[in-house]
Amino acid sequence: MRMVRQKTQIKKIENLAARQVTFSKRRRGLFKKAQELSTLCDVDLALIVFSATGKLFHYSPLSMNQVLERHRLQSQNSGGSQQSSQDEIQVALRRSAMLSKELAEKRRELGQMKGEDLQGLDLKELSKLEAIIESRLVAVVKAKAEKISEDINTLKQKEAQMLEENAQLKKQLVMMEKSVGQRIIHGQCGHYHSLELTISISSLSSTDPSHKCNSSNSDTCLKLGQPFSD
Amino acid sequence: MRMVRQKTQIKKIENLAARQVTFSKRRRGLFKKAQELSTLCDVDLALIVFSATGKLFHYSPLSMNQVLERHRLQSQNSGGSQQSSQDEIQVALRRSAMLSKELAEKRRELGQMKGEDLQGLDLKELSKLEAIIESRLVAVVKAKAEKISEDINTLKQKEAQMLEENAQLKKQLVMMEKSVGQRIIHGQCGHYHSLELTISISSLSSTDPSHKCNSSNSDTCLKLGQPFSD
DNA sequence: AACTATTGATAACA
DNA sequence: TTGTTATCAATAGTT
Repeated sequence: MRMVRQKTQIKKIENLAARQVTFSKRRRGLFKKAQELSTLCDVDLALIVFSATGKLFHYSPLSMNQVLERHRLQSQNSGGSQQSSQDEIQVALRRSAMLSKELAEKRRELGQMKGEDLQGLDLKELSKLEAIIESRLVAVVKAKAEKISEDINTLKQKEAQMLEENAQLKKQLVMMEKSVGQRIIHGQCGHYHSLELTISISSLSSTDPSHKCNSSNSDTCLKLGQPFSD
Repeated sequence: MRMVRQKTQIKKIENLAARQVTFSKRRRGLFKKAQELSTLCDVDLALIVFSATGKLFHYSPLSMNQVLERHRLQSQNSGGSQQSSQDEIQVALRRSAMLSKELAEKRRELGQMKGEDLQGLDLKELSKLEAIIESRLVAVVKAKAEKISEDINTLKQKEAQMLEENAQLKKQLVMMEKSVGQRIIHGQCGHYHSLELTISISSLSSTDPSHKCNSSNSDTCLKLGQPFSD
């Protein structure tokens, strides 16, 4: 029978071969998706992947959009085979320029926010600032409330899961007892069996591996620990 | 009736809104897949996406500099004819990447300050942010209260000044009327005089600095404006 | 933003 | 490795 495909756990795949296969497949998928995003949405992106063996894979369309084309006049001086590389350089430089510009703006904005000189502001400006901060506070409080609600839901789900699991385990335990009872009646219970049974049941009834059979159904344990027929 | 979903064509989406929606959705998907690949296969990778509006998104388990440095080294080993161009490109890309990184940080910082981008924060961080914003709000409210108090004091002072000035003017007016009354008794008062007098006095109570007669010794003006004696 | 029907990606298997 | 297929995951179109 075919093994059912499990919902993928996102953690390191320990098996080397499996990891390599997955790497190969997913890498292809990732690059494909990167290309699709770049094409569909007409954006520039760069994707660089190093394999565990040090091999390098990278993708970057650096597609020349119309705006950049217009600003590319400076690169006309070089020609031919170098054109493509020159394009890339221009794109990269252009990007740097845009990034620098935005970064400067952000820096300034942040500076204003942190260096708020409340002394110099008049009543109107203060009221405005108050409204902004208040709305931020509301947003944060709201997010916090959502987070709490989310956490609670997660816990409830876990609780439900555990209840179910609990019920399942109890059922198994009952079945086990029934089975053991039958063996006792038929005198088929020997040392080996009872020992293994003890271990199995104790591991089922608790998550604590160290405890020594202190559940309310301890009679089962006691019975099993003894040789019932000599 | 629901329209059947078409098999997606990988070409630029012309509709802006649709393109933005798709960009947002697929970008998320791409970053998720990048993270999964990185985790599952224990490899280093870097993903940088520039939106059409110049916004930047990036993901890398390593620092962007490390990734780009490795990329540069790898390229040098395999490169050859276009070495110089590749070098320039790498330099430009590295610069872009560094700028991108700082920009992303600033953006996040700003976003959090504005109360946006709260998705990634846990309960503890949210509480911390709440406290910070709350304290800022308190500071602003306090500054506002002080300003109000200050303004009120200023206004009270002005009021007192004006009351005083008012009293002075009334006194002068009474004197004036008395003087005029005497002239009327003597049959020396005509229409013109009383009209102009009204205007001069009303201009005294204005705050407009352009008017020519705002001293407390306004009698000088009144005297000059009118021929009291023929 | 949220919801499905559908396409697309891929884990297990051959 | 490559290919196949049963599943799971992503997302296009829609609400």
